[in-house]
Amino acid sequence: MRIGNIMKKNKQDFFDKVYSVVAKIPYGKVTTYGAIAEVCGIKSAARTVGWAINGATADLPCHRVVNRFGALTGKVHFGDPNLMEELLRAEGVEFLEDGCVDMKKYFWKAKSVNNLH
DNA sequence: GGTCTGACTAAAT
DNA sequence: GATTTAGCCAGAC
Repeated sequence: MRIGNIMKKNKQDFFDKVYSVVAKIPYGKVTTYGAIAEVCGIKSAARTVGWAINGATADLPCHRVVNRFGALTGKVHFGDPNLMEELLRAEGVEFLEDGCVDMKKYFWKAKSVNNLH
């Protein structure tokens, strides 16, 4: 039996997982699109993660999601280009000279969606 | 309803 | 080593 119904659900699950992971990013920490995608089961879907967050509710700390360099690529979507950085600074996140988050100190990697509290 | 685009990333050329 | 291609998903045109 080759099943054909299972696939359908995974897609929606991806978005759902993205929201779950982002919502659980610890205070003062940041993670990357790729990391989220990987936890959601599709490592290469980093792009889709960004898309998902784009349509996410304001409840999600999307300012804690940066690209793999720690650059605030999504800041333009916060209304004010400076808002994202200010939010992170307010949480104690430090920035490098390049304007990127200090990933060595503040990068947080989700283990798995199910294991998340 | 086919094509393009996007808050990305890695591999291939 | 810089540029291009490929992969992912959903929405806009």
